[in-house]
Amino acid sequence: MKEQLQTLLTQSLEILVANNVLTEAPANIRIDHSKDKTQGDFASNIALILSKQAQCTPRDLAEQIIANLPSSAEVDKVEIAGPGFINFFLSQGSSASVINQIMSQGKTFGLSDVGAKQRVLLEFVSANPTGPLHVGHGRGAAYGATVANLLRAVGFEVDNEYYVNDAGRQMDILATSVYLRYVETDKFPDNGYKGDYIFAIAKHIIGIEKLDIFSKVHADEKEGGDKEKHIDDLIANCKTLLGSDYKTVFDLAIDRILTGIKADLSEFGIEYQQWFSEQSLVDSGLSKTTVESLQASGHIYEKDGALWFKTTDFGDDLDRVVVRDNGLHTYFASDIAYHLEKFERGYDKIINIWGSDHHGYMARVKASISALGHDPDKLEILLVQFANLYRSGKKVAMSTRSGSFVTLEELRHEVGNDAARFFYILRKSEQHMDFDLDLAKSKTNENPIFYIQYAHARICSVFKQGTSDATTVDLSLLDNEMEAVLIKQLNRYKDVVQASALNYEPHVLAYYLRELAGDFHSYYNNSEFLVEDAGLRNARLSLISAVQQVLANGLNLLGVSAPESM
RNA sequence: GGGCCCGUGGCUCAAUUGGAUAGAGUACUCGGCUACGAACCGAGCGGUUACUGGUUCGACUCCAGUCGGGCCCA
Repeated sequence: MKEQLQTLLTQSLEILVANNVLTEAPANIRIDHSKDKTQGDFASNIALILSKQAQCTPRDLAEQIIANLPSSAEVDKVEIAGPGFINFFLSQGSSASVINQIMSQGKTFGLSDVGAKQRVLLEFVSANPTGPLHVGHGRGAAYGATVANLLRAVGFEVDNEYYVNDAGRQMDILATSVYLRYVETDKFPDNGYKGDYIFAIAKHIIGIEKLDIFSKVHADEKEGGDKEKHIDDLIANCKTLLGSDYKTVFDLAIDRILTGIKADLSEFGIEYQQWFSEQSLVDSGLSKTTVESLQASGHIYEKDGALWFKTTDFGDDLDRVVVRDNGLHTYFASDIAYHLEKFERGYDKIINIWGSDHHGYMARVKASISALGHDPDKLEILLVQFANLYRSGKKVAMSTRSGSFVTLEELRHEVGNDAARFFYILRKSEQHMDFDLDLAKSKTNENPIFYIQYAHARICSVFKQGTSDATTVDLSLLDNEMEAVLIKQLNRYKDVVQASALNYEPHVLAYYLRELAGDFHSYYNNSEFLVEDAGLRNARLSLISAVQQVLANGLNLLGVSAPESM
């Protein structure tokens, strides 16, 4: 419909150009859904935009545009309002035809192909496998999964990917922590992982010697020493004393944790196409060859025995180390190789969803992409702010290292997957968010997710009492004010999905569904559906059936169920 | 000290990306179940959009500065 109005306006503008009122007609004309029904169904600000060019007031120009507008059966009337907006009032039949579309398209209603099958690589969560996912990761998980759903809905081909940081020092700290819990010594490093899940993993170790790895180590922090040196010594001892058994412990630890993370995400309704291992970059030598190619192109210099990547040439504020003086590649070196690898896989668009604490990495990653001869604009980095958890009005503190945190699994079990998914995406991603556990848990009218699901369940309930018995339905009988509001909302859905997807803003869809559910509840309380008059009854049932379908489609995109009863 | 994000009714948040009278929920006050689910609906109350200037037909939105909060780096 928007396109038709654009065509009408373009034709009018071309006439005005021919009459020298305007010098040229713009290529794209914006049409918006009116926010208020007194302003019709659609509105255009075109007269305000072009008034300067036409050298007259916006209202005068709007009048000339309307005067030259070709007539259309779909449009009832056109009005000028406010400073010069042109409001279009559609005919009832034209608006209501969306109901037939919804009925015939069913689950596919709202899908579009603006993405033109472009391939997108979407990386999200990618939490270090040093412990179970906690509620902080949950926001990135829900957000990423929903963005993926939305992009697919508008015609992109999306691969979800999890980057597994399974190489490096943190993994050694994890393995050593697990081993110490297996040994059941009283001593435990300040910098070790202290969570209960470490004990659980240690229980699965069988037949490995229980050795004392505390000989000749630097003092720990609690003894007045350096906790970093202390744990590095423990790791070194652990490796030499255990020999090949070290790898057994190491692999067991990461395997248990990764398996847990995968199960957790899967239960949360999130599927990944790829799990990409950092270690594989080291094993394949890509991490090394990437640094070499940067070296060859003159972006690397040596200082204090380390190799530095001159990222400042590409807008970063400091140069970054890629190979330490001890010869080890930094995680940043792996990151460069990883992104190079991503680009070489031939995606049209690469999206990273990061926690806001990683914003400092943006410049250096983009720098490395430029240095390696790729277009940094092909990579979009979306930042998600942290979620603060509140219970009984008090903030819940969290830290992975200390082991005091609420896991995603606990949250899901406490509030349910639907409420968790919905709450996470209800706020704009760059907004700081307060996650109120008590509110998410409440099964009362305070909880917005139940409000939407209830609307769906109510409609299902109506259809248990009676169904439409007509082959053709006279939609022109839907002529009261509430019906007009609902029909208008249904007409918006497809555009809402598009805007929500293209701007990576799932909350836009969530708010729309809240509105649609609200309009339905008003309608429900105001009108009876199962009336005696068969024509009216069938028309109304068609309308609420269409609402039911759109609610289900929208909730599905958000990863939330649309229950038939609750 | 530098960088990124944020600041909207008492509280939690929207605002079609620069548009028309800044909207919802919650809280509070009233009213509505012998109709298909009251987990609902209707009405009222509540605002100098942190502050000050600038850009223009028009600013919560863009620019500059100030104040305040979060995070990263040093």
